[in-house]
Amino acid sequence: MEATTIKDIARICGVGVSTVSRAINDHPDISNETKALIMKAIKEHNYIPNNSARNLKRLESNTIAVLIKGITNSFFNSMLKVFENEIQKKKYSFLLHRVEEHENELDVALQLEKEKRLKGIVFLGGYFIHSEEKLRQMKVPFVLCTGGISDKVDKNNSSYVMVDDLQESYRMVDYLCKLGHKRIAIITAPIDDESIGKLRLQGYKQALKDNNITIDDTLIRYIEDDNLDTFSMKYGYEAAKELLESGTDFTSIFAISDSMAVGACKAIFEKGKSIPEDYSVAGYDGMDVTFYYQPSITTIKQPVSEMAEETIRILFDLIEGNKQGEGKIFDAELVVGQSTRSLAKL
Amino acid sequence: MEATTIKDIARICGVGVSTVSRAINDHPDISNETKALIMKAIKEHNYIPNNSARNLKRLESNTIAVLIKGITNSFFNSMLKVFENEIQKKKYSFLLHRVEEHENELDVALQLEKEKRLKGIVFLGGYFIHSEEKLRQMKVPFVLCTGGISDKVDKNNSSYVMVDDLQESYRMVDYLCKLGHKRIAIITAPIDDESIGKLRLQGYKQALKDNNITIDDTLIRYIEDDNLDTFSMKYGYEAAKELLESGTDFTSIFAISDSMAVGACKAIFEKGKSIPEDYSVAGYDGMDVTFYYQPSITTIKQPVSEMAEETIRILFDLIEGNKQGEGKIFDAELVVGQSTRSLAKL
DNA sequence: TTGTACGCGTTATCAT
DNA sequence: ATGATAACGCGTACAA
Repeated sequence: MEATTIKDIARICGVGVSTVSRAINDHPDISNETKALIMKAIKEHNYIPNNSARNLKRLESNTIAVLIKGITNSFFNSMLKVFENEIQKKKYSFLLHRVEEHENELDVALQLEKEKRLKGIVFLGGYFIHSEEKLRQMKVPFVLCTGGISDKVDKNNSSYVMVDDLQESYRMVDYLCKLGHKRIAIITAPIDDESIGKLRLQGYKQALKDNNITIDDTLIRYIEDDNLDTFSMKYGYEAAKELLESGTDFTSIFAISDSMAVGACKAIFEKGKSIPEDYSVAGYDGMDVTFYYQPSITTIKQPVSEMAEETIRILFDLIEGNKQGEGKIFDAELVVGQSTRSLAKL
Repeated sequence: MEATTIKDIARICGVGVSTVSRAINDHPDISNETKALIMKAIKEHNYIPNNSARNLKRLESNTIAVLIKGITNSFFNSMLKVFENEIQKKKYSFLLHRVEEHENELDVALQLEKEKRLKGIVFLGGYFIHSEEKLRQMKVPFVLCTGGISDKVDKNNSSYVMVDDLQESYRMVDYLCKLGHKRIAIITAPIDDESIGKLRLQGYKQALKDNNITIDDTLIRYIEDDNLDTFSMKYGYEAAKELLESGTDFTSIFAISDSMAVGACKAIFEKGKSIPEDYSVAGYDGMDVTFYYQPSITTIKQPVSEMAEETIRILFDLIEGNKQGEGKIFDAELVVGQSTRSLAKL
């Protein structure tokens, strides 16, 4: 049995297709009776309009797409809620689309823009490294939200909302230095990472330099294993284990994500050591788990909701033509937990 | 400037549209020269085929959609990876679509089926409660994966992969009983939950009964607060805090999700109590955090990868017409962590 | 090997 | 208020 179309409904009701269309789309110029008749037939025959045809015909749709790169982490989840609410408030509809790791988010966006007649796009996560020329193809407003942006991107011409990963990483490492730590290990992304991993590592190095501490490569730990998710607990666990067993000396670990920090803590506990007595541990992101872990973990907390709200605000400014493009860098907050201590106190 | 279409490319290259179409879709009957010429023009003019038009015209597409209900949790993430790989192996493409909490997943599926000419659907999470009649509208094969299924659903006619939440919950509570616990609290979903929350609560009650322990309502804890995600750490934390401050006596807590268990642990630690010395804590799901938490948390570990693989296997059996429909219930594994202890040992 | 013409299901325009 | 009809952009049967 073929799928029922608008024509079938029209034939069944003895009306024209345009009348059916009017009924479906709540157009004003249609009598209540015929509308009721049509809606009844639609229910009875389980008619579902074909979205592809609608999108093709419609000149525009009030849809905002959020493209999310990589695996959804709980970090993004809170943002998504804000997006959903804000977009709904504006009477727009919300389309979430996941971009695979190997896909080019810009190509996906370009394609979706045509397919769904998007009004705006939010790029969530990922590392933005596209050329000006390709960026210009985007005909609808878009905002980059969290995640690194390559220097190649003209920041004057695109809108973005983010924290300064280098600076915030610096803030944390500097804090550890000020606590008296001199041998600070970092658990970071594999060496070929060009994204936030690189920035956070740079912040680490800069902070050490500014505190007159020589950078020791044996304290910079990463794992080359494609099977391991870089920002996962397991990654942090394995890296910390290697670190502990390497024999190199250190008093604290800075993991560039909270999950990694959790894994690192476990590795320390398994060696029969204590936190923060034997080792201080710090994370990055400000996820829930840092609060609920025992001990709670010192971290860099990104103002997630505010960033999401600002992203939508900027996007709608762009859509409504009020502004030219705007970048906003949020300050993160260093939340001190029980996982770090001052060496001076001993 | 208007978006470039296939006609533009045809005109530019001085060929017919069908030739361009052939170039795009890798059809065999086209000379390499013209194809190269066309592809060059496509690059130069940034032509992107309109997917809506393609979907409309195409009679079929080799696409499998995974509909995921509610907020993505890390539980689903591991499954998604398996889905992605397996689907790719079969040379199908993979479409992830998130279903809002208030949406009807079946309606979404029906719509998507038309729009994208799907070959198969996986429903991930949520609670399946649809009538036979509505289910019959689904013209493509589908498999229900994890999450409760209402008794209303004819299990002989649909395919599903899941664990028996009631039985697994029973397993955990029975284990606690066998450890000598008699005052076992449960942190569960709000009372109106009709899904897994209900099943796990039933398992709890049944296990107590079978161990000749009277059910005490003061030990059944949930929080009525729409702002709190039911399965979150914060929910577990708040519930455990209320429990601890209620003055009711108990020796262990069973939280119906691992995240809740983590929150409960924190509440206990904040009262200056120890785990498992003062209280035993158990979770459910088998998420990473149970291993990395300190102490590691006893939990019910669902065989996530196996379930995902089986889901895809069944789906393709259905697609290829080999089978009629198949249900599979997986056994979960009780993973003993450091968070529970035998009372006898004291 | 290539081009022409039609139709996919819908909405918008223009009649009536 | 309603109906006929022309697009929307693409794929494909058919003709050349």
